[in-house]
Amino acid sequence: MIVKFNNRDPVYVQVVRHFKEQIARGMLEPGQEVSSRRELASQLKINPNTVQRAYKEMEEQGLIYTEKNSPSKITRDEDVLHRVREELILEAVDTFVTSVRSINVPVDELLELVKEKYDHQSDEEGGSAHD
Amino acid sequence: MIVKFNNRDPVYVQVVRHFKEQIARGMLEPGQEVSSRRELASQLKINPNTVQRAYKEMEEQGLIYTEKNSPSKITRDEDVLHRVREELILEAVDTFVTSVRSINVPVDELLELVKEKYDHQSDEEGGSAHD
DNA sequence: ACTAGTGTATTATGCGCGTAATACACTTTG
DNA sequence: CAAAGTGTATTACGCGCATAATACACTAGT
Repeated sequence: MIVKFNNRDPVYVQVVRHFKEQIARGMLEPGQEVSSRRELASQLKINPNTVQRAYKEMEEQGLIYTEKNSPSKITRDEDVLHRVREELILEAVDTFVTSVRSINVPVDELLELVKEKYDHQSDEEGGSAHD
Repeated sequence: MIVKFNNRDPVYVQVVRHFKEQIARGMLEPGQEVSSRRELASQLKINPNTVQRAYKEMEEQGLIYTEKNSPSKITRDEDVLHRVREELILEAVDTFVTSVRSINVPVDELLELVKEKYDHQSDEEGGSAHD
């Protein structure tokens, strides 16, 4: 797993975000085991407690579940999984629209820009990682 | 002047952002005086140094200029002013596309969502104030 | 049983950065 | 000249967050 960190947001938030994206893309299947706290911490070179915080957050949101002391797993509630995708999308749309609304941009021009950018930007990283 | 602050971003960044939006909307004319550091700080109930930091940032970006010790003014370089709008828009588009690209959303569905949200959301505040 | 692996919880520490508190230089005006 | 207004610079403070150090309960494998 590779997570590209920025400096603005807390690391544990970025970890949660990463998992949500993975879920949204269907890369994580229901019931699938996730890395242990210590292992993921080792991989990402961050503190185990930071991972724990991320996992705790995910558990509270029902994204993962933990039985006894076995490795945590992705929830089997497919509704939850599907909702993650919707939430990410709607959140992005909402942020975007709110952002451009304050500048009064014609919607047509906007859609054109989005479409062009969407097609043209294949794998460019960074861009406006706002940092 | 009214600025709605959120807790995530530094206040001085939000102040800069606010000025950029004003410029993008054509609310600020070339050569127009801006509030003094202390006055704006008083209005927004923030520290003068925070405003100073915002103004310093804006000056470095060529948005305002300061002669001697007279009040800072909006730049008379109209190219710069126009570019602000473009930058804000492109930045928003870029952030948005980058965000949804990592989830693999069909572009058609995306455009529809944006359009609908754009028309439907007249003056709703908050939404995804990401907080 | 012992070891090493899970998850979980608590408390303390350190640091970066945004903010705050001052001080300074200058100009204008009364 | 004094007072009040500019912009600017320097230093100090405080807080959020990541890190760190343990400790505990439990399980699986040897």
